[in-house]
Amino acid sequence: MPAQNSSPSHSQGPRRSPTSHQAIVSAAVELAGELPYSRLSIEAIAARAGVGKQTIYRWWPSKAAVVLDAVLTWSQGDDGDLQLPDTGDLETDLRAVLHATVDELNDPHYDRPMRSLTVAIVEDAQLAAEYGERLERPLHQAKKARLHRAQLAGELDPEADLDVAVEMIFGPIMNRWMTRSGPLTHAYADAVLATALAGLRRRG
Amino acid sequence: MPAQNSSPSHSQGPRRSPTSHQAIVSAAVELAGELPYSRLSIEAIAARAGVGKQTIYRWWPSKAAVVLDAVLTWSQGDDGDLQLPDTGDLETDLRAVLHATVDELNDPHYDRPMRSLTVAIVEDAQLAAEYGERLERPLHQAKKARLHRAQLAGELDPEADLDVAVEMIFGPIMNRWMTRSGPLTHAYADAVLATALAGLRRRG
Amino acid sequence: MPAQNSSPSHSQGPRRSPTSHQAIVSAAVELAGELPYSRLSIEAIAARAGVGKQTIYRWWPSKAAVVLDAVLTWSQGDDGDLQLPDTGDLETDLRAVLHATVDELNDPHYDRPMRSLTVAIVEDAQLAAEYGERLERPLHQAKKARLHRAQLAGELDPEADLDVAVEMIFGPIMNRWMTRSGPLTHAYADAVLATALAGLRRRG
Amino acid sequence: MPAQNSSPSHSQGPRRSPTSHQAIVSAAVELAGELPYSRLSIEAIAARAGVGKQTIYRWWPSKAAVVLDAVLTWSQGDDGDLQLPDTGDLETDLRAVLHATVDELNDPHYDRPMRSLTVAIVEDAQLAAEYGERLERPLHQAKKARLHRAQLAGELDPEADLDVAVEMIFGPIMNRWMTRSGPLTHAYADAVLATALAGLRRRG
DNA sequence: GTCTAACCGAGACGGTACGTCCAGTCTTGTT
DNA sequence: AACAAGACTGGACGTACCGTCTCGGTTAGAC
Repeated sequence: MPAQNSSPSHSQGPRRSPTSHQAIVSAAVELAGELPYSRLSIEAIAARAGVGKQTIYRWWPSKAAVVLDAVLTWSQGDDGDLQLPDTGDLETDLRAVLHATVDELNDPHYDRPMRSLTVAIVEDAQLAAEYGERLERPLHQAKKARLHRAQLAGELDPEADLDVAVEMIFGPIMNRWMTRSGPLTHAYADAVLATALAGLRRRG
Repeated sequence: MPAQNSSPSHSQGPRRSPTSHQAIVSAAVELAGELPYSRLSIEAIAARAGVGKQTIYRWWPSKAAVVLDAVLTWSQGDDGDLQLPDTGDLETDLRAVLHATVDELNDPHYDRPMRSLTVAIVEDAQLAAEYGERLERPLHQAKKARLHRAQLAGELDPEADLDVAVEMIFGPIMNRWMTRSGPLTHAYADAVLATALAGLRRRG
Repeated sequence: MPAQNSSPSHSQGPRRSPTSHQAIVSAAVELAGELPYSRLSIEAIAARAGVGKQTIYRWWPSKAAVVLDAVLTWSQGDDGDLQLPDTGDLETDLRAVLHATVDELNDPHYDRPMRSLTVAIVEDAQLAAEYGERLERPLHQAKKARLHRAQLAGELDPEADLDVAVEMIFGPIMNRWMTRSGPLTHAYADAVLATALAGLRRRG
Repeated sequence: MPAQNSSPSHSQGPRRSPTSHQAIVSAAVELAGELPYSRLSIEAIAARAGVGKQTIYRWWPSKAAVVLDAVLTWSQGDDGDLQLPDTGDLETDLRAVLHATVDELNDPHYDRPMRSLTVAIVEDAQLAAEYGERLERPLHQAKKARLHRAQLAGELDPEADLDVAVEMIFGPIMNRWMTRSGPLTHAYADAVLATALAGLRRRG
């Protein structure tokens, strides 16, 4: 008797093709840079990636999820970026970060895929949560950490809520970017930053 | 030459059916409250409105434009609202406005159509401009006017940029709503408002 | 007075495009002559016809139904053919018909579309009934009519069941064609005919 | 059809798993009894048999070939049946055979798999040849042998072509079964048989 | 008694086609 | 001329299978 059915299953899990995965993600970023989100199709991603549609549906639940992974993979360079500059002067450091952010948001190569992802996030709460955990939260923590150091250094009111503080600085800028309610300039960023810090600084 | 029979006074231009127009706009709001924007179809709007598809295409260039008109018409009550309360105490007045805003944004009857419109705006610069002129700017001006009175009354720094000021107060809240990056509570609104006003108040 | 708008609908029925209809039917016959039935796709028919797939699905319930209509339309010339030749000699007349039939069945231009239709009929009882009414029965009646004249003329046993008689003559040939159980020649047809008539003739 | 590499003498050839083979064939018959041929998939056969798809593709070139093997294996009882009854009276013996045939063809357990196989045969000349050799020819020979004995006994015209004779008797019935051009009854079989034998009997 | 090659189950892969939904255009007949 | 209705071409959806292709894991003979 072969006595072999002790192992209940072959249990080796799915074997995802890394080349296909990469091709899909790359194609998605490319296309997200060429088309608005609503005209970005899974069919086009599959065709561009040289992949069967089913390979996308097998691994991602929706177009939005593909775009999330695509943008995350694409901006992976940010992963090491989890440390904000710290020259000792908070406003200087934040100004540098904000200027870089504004420059990115004004660069179509960044703006277009990011805007696609944002459309998906505004529409889909599930995806927003996923995005929050995987990209937004680490960035938020890095910003908060910088503010925390400033707080310890006496640059900020010791009672300030730093989560709110981060949003005071970045929220108006992201909102202006999303809704295009005005030009997104360094000067605007500086004004936002100055006002926010004025409100956050140690009070006599 | 057809002699330009769109002659001024007596001409009637296109004879748009007011009942059809109203039915379309109502159906669009209803459906925007039931479905995410991406699954909202012109076909469904036409069917719900009891209208031929062509009647929609005749008067609106895109689904986004219908939704814009629909949401605008639906929230027309706000039109009289162009005056913010003025009790003499800016923070009290703004707190009331922010609480009302937060409550609306947390109400699915308001959130869902508005979110559909926002998706359309994030994706479509043309529509964003249209939206900016027709809804956002008047609201912005009303808010700015209240801040201006406060500035004149010495509650705010006379040098403060009031456009930035409005965005400091409302931007973080709208951003949190859109991206669902955190709970949208009265307390959060109060914290944003307090911080912003602290940064905007007369110094020295 | 509007009188009569009590009519619940405009009730004018569907307005099928005759050019699309014709193009679909033609493309189907063409493709049925190029591909085996199982590889004949609605997609290919639509593409060849320059038509949206939906236009096919709107008017036909299945690929089989398209093929039936296509073959019927294509062989419409047979419609006037409902009269078999009558020289007074039954065997001569039937031999001519059988030879023509055998020649057709051996002609790929006829064989291939007809075989596709036959595959559909063998598989689908519903379609078989449709086919029976629209093509087989008229042909059967024409053959039976010729046999009936022969019976009246004393060439056949007055008690012979003519429905069976028709099938005795054509059944073996059609069966051999379908199953390719042997070569389909004039000689074979003659042998079948001779045997059948020997069994059907007036017995002495 | 086994690929049967006729490798040199001592070779042992492929080591086909008999349990898998049997499971595939059984699953194919089962499914052929539940689904029309066009909706019978290799994937479903593999799943039902608890077998990898490759195991099917390794040993059979097509779905049609699996079905052929499946039906042949399933109806293997017929293999010993290669002797028709011989009571000395041809018509009695054939009537028994025809009634049994008609009963089988009217039994869904037999009709459905057989019809699937027939669909495959009508479409695929290669398979028809295979079927002809492995199932039809032995049956045909058995029928012909019985007719030959009748011919020797003087029941049939000594000049009758017995291949044609077999087809005269069985062709109309098979044709009616395939095309469902009429009810398949004992009475119909009797009428066909009587007419055919009338045409085949010793003349003069 | 290992070695090793073929077979096995499983199932991912690039594809084709399915049958459906909807976009945006066009046509018909009614108001 | 705008309207309700709805057919039209066409693009994309998400699913089912195709036939091919690895994966590990058995399972024989061959060594």
